[in-house]
Amino acid sequence: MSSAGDTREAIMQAGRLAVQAHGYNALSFRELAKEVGIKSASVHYHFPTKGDLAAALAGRYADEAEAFLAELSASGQGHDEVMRAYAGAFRLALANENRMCLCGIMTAEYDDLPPPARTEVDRFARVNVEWLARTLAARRPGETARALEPRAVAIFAAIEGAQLIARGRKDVAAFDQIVTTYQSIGLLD
Amino acid sequence: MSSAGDTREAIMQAGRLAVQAHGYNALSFRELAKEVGIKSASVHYHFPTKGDLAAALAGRYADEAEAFLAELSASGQGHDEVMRAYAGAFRLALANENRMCLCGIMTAEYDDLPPPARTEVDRFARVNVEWLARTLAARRPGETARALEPRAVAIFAAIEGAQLIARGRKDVAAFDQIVTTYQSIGLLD
DNA sequence: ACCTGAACACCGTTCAAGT
DNA sequence: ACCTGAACACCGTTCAAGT
Repeated sequence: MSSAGDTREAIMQAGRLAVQAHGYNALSFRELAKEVGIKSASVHYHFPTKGDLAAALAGRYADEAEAFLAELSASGQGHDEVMRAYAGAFRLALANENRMCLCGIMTAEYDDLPPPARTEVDRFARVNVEWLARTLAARRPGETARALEPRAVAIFAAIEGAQLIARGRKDVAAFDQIVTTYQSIGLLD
Repeated sequence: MSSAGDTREAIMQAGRLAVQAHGYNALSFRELAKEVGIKSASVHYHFPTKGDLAAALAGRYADEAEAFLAELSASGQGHDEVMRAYAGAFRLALANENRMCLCGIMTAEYDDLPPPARTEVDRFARVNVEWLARTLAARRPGETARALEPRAVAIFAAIEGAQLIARGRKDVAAFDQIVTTYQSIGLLD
């Protein structure tokens, strides 16, 4: 039994894993087609160009991040636990066969992305930074989220960098160690 | 007049700029050949495979980093100036048409690199971390460089992340702001 | 609505052939 | 020593044709 959108969904699942492992440039419609069990021309029926698929993948990734962060904020956990859970989301990609944040790897390939894909990658970054700024502001009575944005950007950059460097070491423990160091000097407070 | 190694050198110059802008996967021997004024088959004479060129580029990049850092240590500047100059080296890539650290972008493509290229990318990371650990140890009488390596790794990751995120924003000022935030919380001390 | 084969201009790589 | 054209199996993309 197959229902409407199943093939499109299978393409996105395979595409997401491929991009998180090898990046946008290395993504192959022919390999994707083989995995899904169709011909490469059929992939183009669902996603006219590689850029369209990339935009769809990044868009969904940003949506999922938004939902995850909203839930995390509503979880009632303390600040330290919340920040640990935030870092844990990036840890998950590394634990999944040394993959990266989909938008992190696409940021490295930024110049090769068509504008619609860039827009979604930018949105993922914005979702992260704005959530971090609000989370930081929640425990600082006098300060606004707006004023804390520079600090939020720094945290986001530091976490993405930790993932990148840990990936190069093929060692999730390196990510944990870096995040622990960030915590110990108060970057995540 | 052309001397021995001129063509090989021209390939490396063009290749370096291309990788820093678009990454290893997007590098094209045919485009490189056009820029240099030879045929793509001739590029293979100098670098048998794309992986060989990537390894040569990363190897030279690591060598240059090593030389730059040795000079910086010998410059007699204070710690804050030295760390500003360190960040300034990463800033330079961004200022050069929004490019990235050659090894940073290749770390994102780690899974697609042949082993010899990975070795050089790893060496670049090691050169940075060891220099940072020694630099941190120089102003901490009781502590060894070895013991400060976790902190050195965290600094390296944070700087690479700052470059990645600033690149996504196409804004060198974002890099400066992130580094300033790192400084203000004492990450670079 | 969804899939396909065939064609196009690209790509890295190989190799026999040139100078 | 250095370069080349031609070939190979790949790639994204298009399109007329199928069901």
